[in-house]
Amino acid sequence: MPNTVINTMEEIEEILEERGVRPTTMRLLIYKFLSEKRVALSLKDLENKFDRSDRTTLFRTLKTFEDKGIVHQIDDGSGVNKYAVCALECNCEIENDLHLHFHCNTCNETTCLTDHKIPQISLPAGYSAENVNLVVKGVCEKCS
Amino acid sequence: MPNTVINTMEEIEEILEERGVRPTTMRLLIYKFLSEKRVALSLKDLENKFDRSDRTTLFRTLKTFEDKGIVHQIDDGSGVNKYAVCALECNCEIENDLHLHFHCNTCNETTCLTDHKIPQISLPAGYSAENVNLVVKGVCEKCS
DNA sequence: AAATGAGATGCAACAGAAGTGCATTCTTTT
DNA sequence: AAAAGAATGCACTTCTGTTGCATCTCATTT
Ligand SMILES: [Mn+2]
Ligand SMILES: [Mn+2]
Ligand SMILES: [Zn+2]
Ligand SMILES: [Zn+2]
Repeated sequence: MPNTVINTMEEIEEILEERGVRPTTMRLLIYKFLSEKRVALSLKDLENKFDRSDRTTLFRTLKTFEDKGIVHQIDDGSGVNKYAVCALECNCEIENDLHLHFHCNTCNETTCLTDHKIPQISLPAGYSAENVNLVVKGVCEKCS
Repeated sequence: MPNTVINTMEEIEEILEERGVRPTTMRLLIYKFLSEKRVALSLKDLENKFDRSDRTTLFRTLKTFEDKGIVHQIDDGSGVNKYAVCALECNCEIENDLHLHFHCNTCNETTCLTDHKIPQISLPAGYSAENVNLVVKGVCEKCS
């Protein structure tokens, strides 16, 4: 049950414009690539895919996407940042949108478990939460 | 209410030996420093403290401590690994010992909330968990 | 006590990821 | 067409983590 969504280029163009991001060719391709993968991707993954484009462009595209709420960054503990497209309703808000991420120790892939919201966390007095990152490591469905 | 524990050098020596780590002078000092701080420390923090010792030694000491279950590594999303001493009973096992970590966006300090265990996480069929990392970001008691 | 050997430390160098300044190219607006 | 603004490409830098190898320290054996 991959949560892969195939968007037409026209749809992607709309998504980017809605978020105030100019839909250049590279950006459309990058978004398409990200959205077709069911796992989170690193800058290196983009470099491998788009070897004719410069690292910096790919890097800044990810940053732009992140700033505009088009993708979210995932720190899965591997030491490299990964990115995955946000769901349409996602605003990366702590109240409703935070899901957990699963990192497989076998295939090293990181998956968004968008249906698995992070449970309510209680904190000591005086602490206030702005963001929560929950990464479960283990063996994924495919590798078990 | 800092969970700071002051150990004598003799006590620290025992702790290291129990775990099969030879209690050299540097190791004793490093353990002491770690255990007196209520926040997780990075390699850089150790470098600043022990400027007469080599980076590599500090690095390898942390690795050794981690391997032997003397400290646990914390990935707080800041991009640098941090370390904190384990509680005595801690074996870093998923069943009983996993606590959440709090990263303050103001002072950039990361705290072990050892009393706040990570709640039970449900996973989709086919996924098995070996480890869980839960980091809450926000404003800490001190900064609020 | 001297020799031995394992482990710890220090130095140097490297690898990978992230980030920045600036020149160039492309796109949109006037 | 000209000008302005944004995106891209190239080079270079910084930061963190990591490893190889020589040297030193210390406990044990002879
Ligand atoms: Mn996700
Ligand atoms: Mn901790
Ligand atoms: Zn897997
Ligand atoms: Zn703080």
